[in-house]
Amino acid sequence: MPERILVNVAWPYASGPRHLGHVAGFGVPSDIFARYHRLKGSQVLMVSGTDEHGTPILVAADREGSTPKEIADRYNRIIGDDLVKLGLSYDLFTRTTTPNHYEVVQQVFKDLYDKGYLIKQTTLAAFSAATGRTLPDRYIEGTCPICGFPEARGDQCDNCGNQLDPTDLIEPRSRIDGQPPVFKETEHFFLDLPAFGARLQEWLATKETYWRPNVINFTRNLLPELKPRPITRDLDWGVPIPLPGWEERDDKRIYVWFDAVLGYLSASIEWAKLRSRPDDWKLWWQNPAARHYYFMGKDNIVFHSVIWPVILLGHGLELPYDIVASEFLTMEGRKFSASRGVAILVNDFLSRYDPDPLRYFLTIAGPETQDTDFTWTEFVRRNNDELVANWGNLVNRTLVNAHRNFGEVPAAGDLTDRDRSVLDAVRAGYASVGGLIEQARFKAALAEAMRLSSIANTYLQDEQPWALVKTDKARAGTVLNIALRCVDALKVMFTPFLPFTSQRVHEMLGHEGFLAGPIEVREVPEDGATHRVLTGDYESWVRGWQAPDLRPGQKLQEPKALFKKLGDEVVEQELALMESRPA
RNA sequence: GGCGGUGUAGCUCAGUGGUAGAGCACGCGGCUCAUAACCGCGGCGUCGCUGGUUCGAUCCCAGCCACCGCCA
Repeated sequence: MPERILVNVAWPYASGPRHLGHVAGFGVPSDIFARYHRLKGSQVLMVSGTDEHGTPILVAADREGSTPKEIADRYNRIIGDDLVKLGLSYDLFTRTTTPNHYEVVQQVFKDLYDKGYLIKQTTLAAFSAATGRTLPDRYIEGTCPICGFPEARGDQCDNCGNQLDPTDLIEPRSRIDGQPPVFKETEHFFLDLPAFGARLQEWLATKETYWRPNVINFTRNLLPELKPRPITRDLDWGVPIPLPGWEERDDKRIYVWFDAVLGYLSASIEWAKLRSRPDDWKLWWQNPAARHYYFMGKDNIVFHSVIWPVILLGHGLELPYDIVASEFLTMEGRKFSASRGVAILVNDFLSRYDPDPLRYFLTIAGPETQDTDFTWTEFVRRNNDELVANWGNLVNRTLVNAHRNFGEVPAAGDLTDRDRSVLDAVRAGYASVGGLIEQARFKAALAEAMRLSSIANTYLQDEQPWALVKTDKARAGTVLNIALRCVDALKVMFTPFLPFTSQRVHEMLGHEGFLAGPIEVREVPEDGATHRVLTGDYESWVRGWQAPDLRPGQKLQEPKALFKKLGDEVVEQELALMESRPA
């Protein structure tokens, strides 16, 4: 019975283009996981989309005099293009501004309300004088009442470190327009997190053994201090509150975090509708045998390990099986941090370099368990000395020799112990690489595949088929047959990590069909409008997490290099380019 | 300020209560089908800092520092 795997990928926020850190955190790891499971024959559903509500998008819209929808439309398109170019194989990548999403969010809100899990409370809050919208604490600044620092924030003074309330500040002002905020009473709904404390505790106890330490420890410490969490805001951009007396109001909306996490569910429902099997989402969401994996950066842990599980418990859906949170990727030693406005953007990177080398770097040197740094020097080195020199070279030398001397897969004669042992060693990778991927240890998994590639290189070196061709062509054929089968086997193992080049190896070996095919971009009509989604016909792709059948006599294609060797000038050029960009 | 994570060779990471390992990088020699690999040899680290426990700590404990994140 194939496993049912739900891959829920954090929703990128549509307020700007995404940089390498974003796709290193949620993108590449989730795609490796999903591609592996599809190869293995699991029933995979991988969903995500752009997160398009909330204050930052409103602020961006005000700043440039456009509407929040225009901002969201623009970045939904740009981010979607990035993800396609990177080869992220979502079953559905959609957005939070669709009618389907609104409907699902409102249904769940209403359900939680009806069950008594939402508490109404009145609080004193800051509002923008100009727009009447909620002004989050971090958007307020003023003079610190304790140390006199003139640029203290509404939540904390960065000078003396004391925690503050926005009402403490002397001469408070909005960081958006400089105007003093208005403080007034406002009524909101809060999600009753404490009501679920015991059930969370119980659930978490079953996760101690396999969650990453950053996730489990962080979550464990949150539980004793659970407080009701506001679920609505004073805004006019977001999902309306589906209750009588509230639904019509222009100044109250559901808080963006609540609608964003519900995207996993709404996207699954949308996917099922698009397949004309509207109930198929339940095969994952209402199935205790299905395993739900969530992929995100570490800033998102609390939402996935506490708040979202509470919503799931309250509404009655399956809880996460694993929460895979990455650390952070810095760029060039923080000299060019996102907070300073300069980062390496995905679309910019992919306009000059291929996606697989980037996927390779972000996996082998990415922030899996600790913060790591992207440098151009390291990227060039890893590309040249590891990707090109090891795996790229193995494919190239094997295919060049086989194609030149045989033009097809040569037949194997009697196998020596050495022949058998290299084949066995490489094929053992299906267990070792696969096992590591299942544990979300992608860095170790890729290193293991590289180690096996290296074993095959050593085999070729020892057997020297290029010399045997002149003295014993039959034996040369046997050696190349073994080498080609190693390449064919490794190609499958590399597919989750390096889909584009694995597909090329697949074709050069004379195979047909898609091991890793195109991702489809589609305009979906809904209620008279359309929105763009990413999807794909992955069920038609070649499957099998096992050694493929490579028949003697199969015609080989003229081999071409898989990866480009990068010159040292790349480093200088890219650094100069980064310097030239205004912060 | 509270909480969590991280801090081990140039880079990325393993690891163990008995004075540290891997891959890549670097130096030398051999070989050459390949965008050169492979083989052999070689250097490389006060395992963040300071104390404590211990016969002995990089690994246990305490405090501190740095970086990242969350919360307030």
